[in-house]
Amino acid sequence: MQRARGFGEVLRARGLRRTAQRELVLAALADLGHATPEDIAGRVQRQAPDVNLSTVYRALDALVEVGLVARGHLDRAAASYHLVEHADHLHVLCEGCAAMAEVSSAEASALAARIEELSGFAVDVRHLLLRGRCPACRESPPGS
Amino acid sequence: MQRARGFGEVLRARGLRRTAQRELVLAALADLGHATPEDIAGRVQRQAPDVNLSTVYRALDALVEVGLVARGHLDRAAASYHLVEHADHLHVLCEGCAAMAEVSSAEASALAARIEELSGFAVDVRHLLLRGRCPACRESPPGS
DNA sequence: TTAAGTGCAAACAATTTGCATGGCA
DNA sequence: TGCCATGCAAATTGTTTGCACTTAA
Repeated sequence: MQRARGFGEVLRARGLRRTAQRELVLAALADLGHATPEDIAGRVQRQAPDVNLSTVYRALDALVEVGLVARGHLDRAAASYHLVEHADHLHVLCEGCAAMAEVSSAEASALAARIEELSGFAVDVRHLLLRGRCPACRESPPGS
Repeated sequence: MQRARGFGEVLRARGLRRTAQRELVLAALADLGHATPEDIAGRVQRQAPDVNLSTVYRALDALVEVGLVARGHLDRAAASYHLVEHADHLHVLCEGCAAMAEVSSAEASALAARIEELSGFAVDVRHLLLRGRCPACRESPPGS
């Protein structure tokens, strides 16, 4: 359970370094849950105004590469990131109002098993983002 | 089963028009299965070189709006479109080599029902894009 | 006839990259 | 000390928009 220590090790194991910026990005993600690069940069810059947006992008790439962070895809123009340790549930995004629900990823394990049986593909359901409509928006269809 | 006729009607019902460009976009999608706007534009331009990329974007928006086409999200920088009538299966994209497998969307109906039960969200599993690793790529992990 | 659709070019927004400097190991 | 990481600015890439012209209904 020593996140901070494991963090440095995991990076070093791949020839990457532990830096203040990368820690700030992790802290921002822990704080925000899931967020876009810009959200993360904003949060980080409250503590370190000089951290550049491109550094956030590069930090996110590094953290995804070592497996500490996962990338989602909210819509065509906005990537979404979250901590892997925070990813024991899948997200359902409402296409009407952008509300987000969370469901245990265990619910999807049967589907994952079936897909593997049928296609041989290993699906990682821990980082799954589904789209749907929340109870309130179900009454007002998309093209109304 | 008269796709062409239904096409015009569906558009007209929303005050939209049937045009040669929109038909070409539909034909391109029927041909390509799933494709990015640029892929589609390339295909369309083989028959009608003057069709502009922005027209393809606008045609796709219109077709999504009337429910003939669905939008997916391959990665941060590329939307993916496909015909709804071609969408009775969900796609699994290999993160290693970009291979694509298809599985009947019926497999996901149990998950959708469970999510609705738990959260009240209606999930549309007909247009689901999952990520995983194909049999070949499972042997070579992401950050190797 | 007339509102919707198109082509073109310019505007935007998200992300990436080159390069010189700074800092972990 | 060497190599990775950062800041900055410029370059790319994907997508949208304003406008005058064309066309389906």
